[in-house]
Amino acid sequence: MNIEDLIIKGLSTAIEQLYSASADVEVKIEKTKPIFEGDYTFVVFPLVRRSGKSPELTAEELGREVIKTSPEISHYNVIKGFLNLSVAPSYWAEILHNYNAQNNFPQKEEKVMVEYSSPNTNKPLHLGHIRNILMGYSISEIMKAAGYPVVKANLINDRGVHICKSMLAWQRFGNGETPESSGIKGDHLVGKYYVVFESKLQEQTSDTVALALEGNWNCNDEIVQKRYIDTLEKLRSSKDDKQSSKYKGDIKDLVRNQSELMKSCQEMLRLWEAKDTEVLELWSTMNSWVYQGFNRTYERLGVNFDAMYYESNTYLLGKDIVKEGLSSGVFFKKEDGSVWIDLTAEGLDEKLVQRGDGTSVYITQDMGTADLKFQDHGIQRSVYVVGNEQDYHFKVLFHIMEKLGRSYAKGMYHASYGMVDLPSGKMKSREGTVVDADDLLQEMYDTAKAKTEELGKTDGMSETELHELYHRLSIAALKFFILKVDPRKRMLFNPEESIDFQGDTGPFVMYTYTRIKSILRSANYSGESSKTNLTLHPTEMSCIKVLSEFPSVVSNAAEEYNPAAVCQYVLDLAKAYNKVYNEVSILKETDTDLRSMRLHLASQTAQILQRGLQLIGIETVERM
RNA sequence: GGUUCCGUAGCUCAGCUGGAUAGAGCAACUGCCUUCUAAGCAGUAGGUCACAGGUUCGAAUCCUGUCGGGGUCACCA
Repeated sequence: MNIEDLIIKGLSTAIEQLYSASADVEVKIEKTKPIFEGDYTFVVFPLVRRSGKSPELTAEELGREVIKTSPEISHYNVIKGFLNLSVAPSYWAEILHNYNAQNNFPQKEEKVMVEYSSPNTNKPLHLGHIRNILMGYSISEIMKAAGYPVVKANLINDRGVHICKSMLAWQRFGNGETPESSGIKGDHLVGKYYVVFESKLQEQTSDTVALALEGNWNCNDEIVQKRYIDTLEKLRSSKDDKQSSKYKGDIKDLVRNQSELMKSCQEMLRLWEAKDTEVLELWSTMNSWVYQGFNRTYERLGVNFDAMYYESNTYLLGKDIVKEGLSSGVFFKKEDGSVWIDLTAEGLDEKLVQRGDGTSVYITQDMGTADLKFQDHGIQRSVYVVGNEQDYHFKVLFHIMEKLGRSYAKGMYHASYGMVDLPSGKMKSREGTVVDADDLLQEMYDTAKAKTEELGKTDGMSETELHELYHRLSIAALKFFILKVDPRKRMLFNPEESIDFQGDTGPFVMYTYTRIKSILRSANYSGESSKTNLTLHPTEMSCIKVLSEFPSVVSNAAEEYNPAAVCQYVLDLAKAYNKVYNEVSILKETDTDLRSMRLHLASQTAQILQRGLQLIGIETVERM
């Protein structure tokens, strides 16, 4: 039993004894604030009604009692209604003595899938993807540490009009360029042709769009023409900027969709769906370039996957579920043949689940893929790491699966996270303000190299060792910077200012680790444990306290899908140990018992730092 | 407009299942390397927790409203 539970138990017993108020008061303790004396605090206000005495008296009485029943508490003090309890110094020594940093959680039955990354194959990865990837990987590692069997999954969007855009542009303007011939990383090469497509389209249509916005456009297609006129009217009568820019966008799309380029693109998609050999061949060639590129980025980021899903395989799924839902009455059909679900009772709207022409929409696939995932891997829980722009979509999806009676529906969870903003606002690919993942990684690497050389502590390290060091430092700085902020919140990233290597950063935690390792090497430490009847320095006691919190931090982080909690913890531990480092010496200690106790503390701390960092995807180094 | 998330130090962020005098880091200033790695430690300065009400012994935290910002409300994905 850990120290907090012990204290709670002691308090409960004491409360029972004094006031026979057993179950109706929940006994909660919290960490005592540093400005007051003590380790844990019990707030007695809720108890005052039972005791019939003033808060001070109640706290006093309870303090006296608890000290009798709980040997691990040595003394207490009362300030107003706060009972501050101090853990006996000898007890900290005992906790350290029994501490095992390699203890694991018992393996759980419930199998979990974490889906993350899920890129489109028409563009290289950018900073927004990085937040997703880092979160998904870290959540997976945290859940594993908490005892869950985890399947890391990547659902790749490898089909659709947007993919055909790159293909068509390459076909027409590529002159057979390949990653090999150009030396351009595959995903970037494909991304280049996506941009080519967009600019050619812009070229071909800008005049017509301008005319159309003035009301001077005639389309041969009657239906399109009608929609154009309708939208034009709405545009003219719209009152605010937001609305009118939406209608302007609609008109632009109408015009663009009639362009030769877009029509060819649609045609290419039709051929793809009809399994045209030539198109399929181009498609698989260009996708393979993208995967080569993505894999290099994934590898550099140190992430991986256990299961790959491709939308080219899953995009037709879900139609059976639509039928099923229709016959069970969960869905209903409108006159035009489109299929809907009514979620107004849940406070949502009616939602389309299949188009009038019988083709799928996004959510149709998602329903099918949900079934597939559960069938494939026998999972009980499915976590989707997807940005908060899709909050509504997942709310709907989960309601649907629930209504369809899927047993796994309650195990579906959307790990939603905020967008990454630049000082100028949102990243926009149109305006070229996206921060490219590979560029960013390279900049981080260069910064890590420069900082390390500036400090000049790497004498005797080989080229490969140095490279590995710069790599790990850069990844640590980036991961920590991104993961330490609460996932729900949007975060600001300033590419002008390089990410810090000092203060609350990944390298700082790594540094604490390497200093410990340096001591352990000098002392030839070989794992001896510590005795219990020793006088600990106050900094050592606080460090042990932090160590004792590791298991609850991991299980909370897993429960909340929150890597930031681990970042915060690992910082606390590093800070706590740095204080020890500054206050007490190990190598100069002549008392052998004290020396081994300190070595044991150092070693346990290093191991927990390493494990904690590993949960956020950061690898330690022995020297830096 | 409906709905949803957010607003804490100059900047980036903790704290939010209600508890004491709201914490870190960066930036600024001051100390500490003949002493286990100074990517460190100690200290100074910096706040009407957006605003207004309410619930409570007690509110940054819960409720309501206002203001400000983002998302979303597609037969797009």
